[in-house]
Amino acid sequence: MSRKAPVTAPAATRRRAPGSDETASGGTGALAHLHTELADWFSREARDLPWRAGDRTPWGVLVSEVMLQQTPVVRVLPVWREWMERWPNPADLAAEPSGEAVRAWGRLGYPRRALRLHAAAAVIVAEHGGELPDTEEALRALPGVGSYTAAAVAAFAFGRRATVVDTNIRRVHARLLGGEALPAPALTAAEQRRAAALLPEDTALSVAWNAAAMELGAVVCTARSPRCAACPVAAECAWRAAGEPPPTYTPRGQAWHGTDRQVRGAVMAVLRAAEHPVARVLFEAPVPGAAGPPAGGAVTAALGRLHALGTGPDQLERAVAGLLADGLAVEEAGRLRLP
DNA sequence: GAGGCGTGGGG
DNA sequence: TCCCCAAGCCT
Repeated sequence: MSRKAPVTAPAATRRRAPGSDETASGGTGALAHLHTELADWFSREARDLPWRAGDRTPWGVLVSEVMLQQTPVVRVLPVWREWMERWPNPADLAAEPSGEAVRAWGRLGYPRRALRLHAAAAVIVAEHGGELPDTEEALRALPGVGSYTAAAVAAFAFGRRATVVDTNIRRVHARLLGGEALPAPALTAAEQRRAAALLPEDTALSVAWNAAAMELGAVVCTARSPRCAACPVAAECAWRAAGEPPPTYTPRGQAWHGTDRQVRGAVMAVLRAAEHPVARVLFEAPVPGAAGPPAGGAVTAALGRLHALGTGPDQLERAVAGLLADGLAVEEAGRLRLP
């Protein structure tokens, strides 16, 4: 805790009333200024998202948070609406086979999230009477709910004071306070401490602060080309003050072409398209003299996309084994289907 | 702690 | 075109 004050606002804006401090407890310091600036900006500019609406439910917030893990808002929106219409409560989802969740997940990516959401619904029904628990600790115990999602649901669904740290907030803090272009590749303890120290003491303000920092990172303080002209706190930004230095490291892109992940995705696309189990041999390679397509055109097309990858039999075997192990697929009598 | 895990849009 | 990356989680 011997680091310099995290807020590096221009000296002219530092006005410390007698007896005030520079902690997150509020007051008239530079940090309190940031709190109000961002909260005001959020109240004016926040996107009108359904999981933020007045009629939102904790379940809807949880579903949105899980869907938004590594998936952009624009792609989540239609799927989230379908889920809420079909499964307005955890019990509604828990009553269906997990494969239905996977199918309804569509192409959001990382389908294990759908499986975990289904499992979370079952836990909510079995252990919490069908209602979302309202503490970070209990939320954190749900499948697929990590520290970020637990804090986000606690804050945005239940109005609790929680330290929310996602990639947007990390980037905003790194620039605004750290003077760096990007946060570290992985979340550090120092970042978590900084985020906790920045959180307003006032509960309502803390919720607004979390939401505002996330929103700022999502629509203004973006990773690629930040729109600093639209930033309400650009004047206090340490990164700008430092002359916008470039990142000190080059992010490593994820391999994709030729990976198991690519094959898994293509196999899952077949299973989602299929209303009936699909013979495993059909995944291996095109069947030249086959009597006909195994099912509708969508399945044939998905199989064609899988075959176009030119995957070797060993890798396909490995990919399918992985899907079976993850519970994303079930094999019976030589045929594959969703669970 | 590093790596695995989908998908599609935008620079 | 290619490459990054988008409200992470789990092992």
